[in-house]
Amino acid sequence: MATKTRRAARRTDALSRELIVEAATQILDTEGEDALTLRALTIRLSTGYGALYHHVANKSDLLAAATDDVIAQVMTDVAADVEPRETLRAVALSLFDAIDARPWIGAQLSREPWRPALLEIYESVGEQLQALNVPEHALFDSAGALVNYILGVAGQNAANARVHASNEADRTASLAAVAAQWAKLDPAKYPRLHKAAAQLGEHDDRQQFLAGVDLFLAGIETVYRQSEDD
Amino acid sequence: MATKTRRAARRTDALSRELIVEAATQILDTEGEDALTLRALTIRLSTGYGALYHHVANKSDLLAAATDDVIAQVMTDVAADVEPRETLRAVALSLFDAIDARPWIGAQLSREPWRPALLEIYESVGEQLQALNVPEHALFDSAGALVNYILGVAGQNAANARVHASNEADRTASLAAVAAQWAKLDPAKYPRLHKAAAQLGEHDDRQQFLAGVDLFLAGIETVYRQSEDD
DNA sequence: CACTCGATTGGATTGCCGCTCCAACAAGCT
DNA sequence: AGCTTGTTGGAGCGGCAATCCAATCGAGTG
Repeated sequence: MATKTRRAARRTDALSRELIVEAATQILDTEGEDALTLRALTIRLSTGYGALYHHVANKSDLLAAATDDVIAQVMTDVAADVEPRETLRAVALSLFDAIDARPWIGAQLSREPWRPALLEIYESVGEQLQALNVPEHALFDSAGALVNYILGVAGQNAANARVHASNEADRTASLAAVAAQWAKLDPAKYPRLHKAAAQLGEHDDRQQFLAGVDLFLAGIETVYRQSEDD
Repeated sequence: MATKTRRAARRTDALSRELIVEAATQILDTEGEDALTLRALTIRLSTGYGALYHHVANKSDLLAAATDDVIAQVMTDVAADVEPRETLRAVALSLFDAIDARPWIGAQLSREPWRPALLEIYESVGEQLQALNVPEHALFDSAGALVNYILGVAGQNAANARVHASNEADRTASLAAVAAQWAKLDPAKYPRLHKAAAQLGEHDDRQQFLAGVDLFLAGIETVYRQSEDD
């Protein structure tokens, strides 16, 4: 009735940037990053391109906003420990897990650093490092290095997870294939990889990531040890 | 003459996978990664899509092949030092510089790890770590962590370089903008970032990267110090 | 020298995507 | 009621990777 269906019914509830970002996040989480097309968004929100582009500059802007949201959530959720080393490990692990669960964040963070989302991360890491007696002048470099390590490795891991298919069986099979490949390498040219093939299957990415964090922290404590030892 | 121009002249010299990969690398280097389209390739090689797809599975395959070539070249070029620590620094820096010069490698490596190109890297890093007395059982984890750090940070840096435009002036301006943003942050909520704003302008990514490598190595030496000290 | 047949090539075409552009509409203001 | 300003829906554009097929070449055969 009424408008003769010259147009589809105009939406009654207001569209908003938050609503769009939320819908985008849902599509990303449930159907994967390839499924997030503007077309898919118009369908899910039953609206048109114009409406979307009125609230969002472009697809990249949309992804950035979604990433900021998720990261901010993660950072408010991490529990601080009295021990700075433990807090750092907790922050690192939370980020790792978040990126593992949503690989698209990893890709986004490496494409656009210096996003608001990263502020929390830098600040938090800097705070804990300071508590570990890292001197003022070295804070910038060591925090930068550590954050880069966290985001870099988590991103790599997420990329891996995307290559090996999503389910656990495929992942194991895929790892086994790589292991077989490594085992076939010429032991004369690649002695270490040849041996490492055995460990590849049973290795835990999360554990390896954490081991890296620990190495980093050990290095920081060694290099920046103050005269006072606690 | 002859064939009435029913078709453009068929090429006389043979097309090959190597030729295609080489042409792709040239386009990537001279015109940037956005310029590499299959259409651009057909023009440069004066051929058609069919010929390309006969030699190459898809665009991703092409990029992977190009990356393998470049990385292999880099790894054969690094000069080994008698001191393992120095060799590791050299390897890390070479990779950093290579990825800085060709940002597309960084994106590619984080999208597809476990490529043949990475074999050389893992093997070389593993070898030097072993020379640093890292025990056998810890070799896998520490090498993995270090390689991940190198590729992760180099990739991040390349992504940065892509955001800040290509020339030096734009980069400085862009960094200054971020610094101004940080300086405006609430010193109560972000005390460290607020202070770090001053250092942002004059910081050297390459130096910071190397500092991270050193922290890592210091950590490795601390954690895996054998009873014998050299 | 024909004649064949698989390997290779060129390019029209398909299907999808991000994005632009504009007409239609709603709601507040005078 | 008109006018203005902010929002909405959707047709259409240009560009992309990838497919498909007809045209062509060349090595092998007798």
